[in-house]
Amino acid sequence: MEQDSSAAYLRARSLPGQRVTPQRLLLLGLIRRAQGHVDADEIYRRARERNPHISLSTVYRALRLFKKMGLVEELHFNEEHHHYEVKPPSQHYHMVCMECGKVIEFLSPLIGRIVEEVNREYDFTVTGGEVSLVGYCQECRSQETRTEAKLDE
Amino acid sequence: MEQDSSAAYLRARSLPGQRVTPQRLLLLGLIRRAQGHVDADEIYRRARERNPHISLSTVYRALRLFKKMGLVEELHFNEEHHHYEVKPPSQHYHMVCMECGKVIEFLSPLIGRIVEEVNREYDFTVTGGEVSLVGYCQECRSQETRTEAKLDE
DNA sequence: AGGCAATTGCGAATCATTAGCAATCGTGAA
DNA sequence: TTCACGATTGCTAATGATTCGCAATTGCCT
Ligand SMILES: [Mn+2]
Ligand SMILES: [Mn+2]
Ligand SMILES: [Zn+2]
Ligand SMILES: [Zn+2]
Repeated sequence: MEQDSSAAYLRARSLPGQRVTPQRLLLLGLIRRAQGHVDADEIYRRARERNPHISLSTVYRALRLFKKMGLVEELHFNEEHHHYEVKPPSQHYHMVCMECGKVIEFLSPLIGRIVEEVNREYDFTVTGGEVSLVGYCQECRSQETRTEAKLDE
Repeated sequence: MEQDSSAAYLRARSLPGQRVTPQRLLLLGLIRRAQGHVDADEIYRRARERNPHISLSTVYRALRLFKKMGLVEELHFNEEHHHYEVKPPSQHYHMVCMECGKVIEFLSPLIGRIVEEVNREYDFTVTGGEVSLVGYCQECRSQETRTEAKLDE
């Protein structure tokens, strides 16, 4: 089942001394099956359905660990908090509407080319990366025309 | 001088109703001449040298405005707070070391290709974008080998 | 010059994330 | 299988960054 494959997966990439705990397995499983962008609170909410005693701290600690281990990608949209998704992120970009916050996702091989380029030119081990474009979606662009972009609203 | 060109620049892009204030001119001038990544606090610190009464709120409000106006780019490194730089960001990427936080910057035409691609395929007005790769720099990678990545330290 | 909405400065919220610490638990050795 | 010890967890209490609310100012248009 899910749990087992995550256990093997996690144990295989753990450094000596690191433990495979039920909390980590639960969290990794959730993120893997989430298919998309989830933030810490959403993960916490879902995790509590399975383990009502799990703590939000544990969620953050696991996310930090998974990020360092290269298992998840941290996404920075036009918001104060962050989102996460499992890797490999199938070479896609994100476009974020600065008005409504909508996130459009699309595939492209160019991101792979960028990583190649870096590996060739720099002494830097790339474990992940993010391409995110900001702008305005079609709906918001039309509204913009009459509303004339109030800074706050 | 600086102030004048910023004034013209700012006024030219302001929407009706928006005002060109001395605070905004000061802040935009600072960011323009900063050449690189500055965060809100750094901008605030520098701004106070010129105008000791300027408020941190004003800094944040100006940054939000400049971002919406497309004058500055907001950068999301591996940190809790954000950094800013003027646009156009001359088509460069950032590589952030997850261990020491160092940011390496490099040029490449691929980012332009991505924007072209999006303009061709989607109904989305791109006003900016960010490509940032995460990983480990050469120094941190060597240390990693003995220290074996403690999560916290 | 006069009027008014936009903007500023404060100070007090919020929100996301992290720290501190005692109680547990996973793991590798015996 | 049992033990021992360090890694991890769950609280709760900090931090840190950013935003809000509001009265006092001040651009900007007539
Ligand atoms: Mn961010
Ligand atoms: Mn830069
Ligand atoms: Zn939108
Ligand atoms: Zn480094």
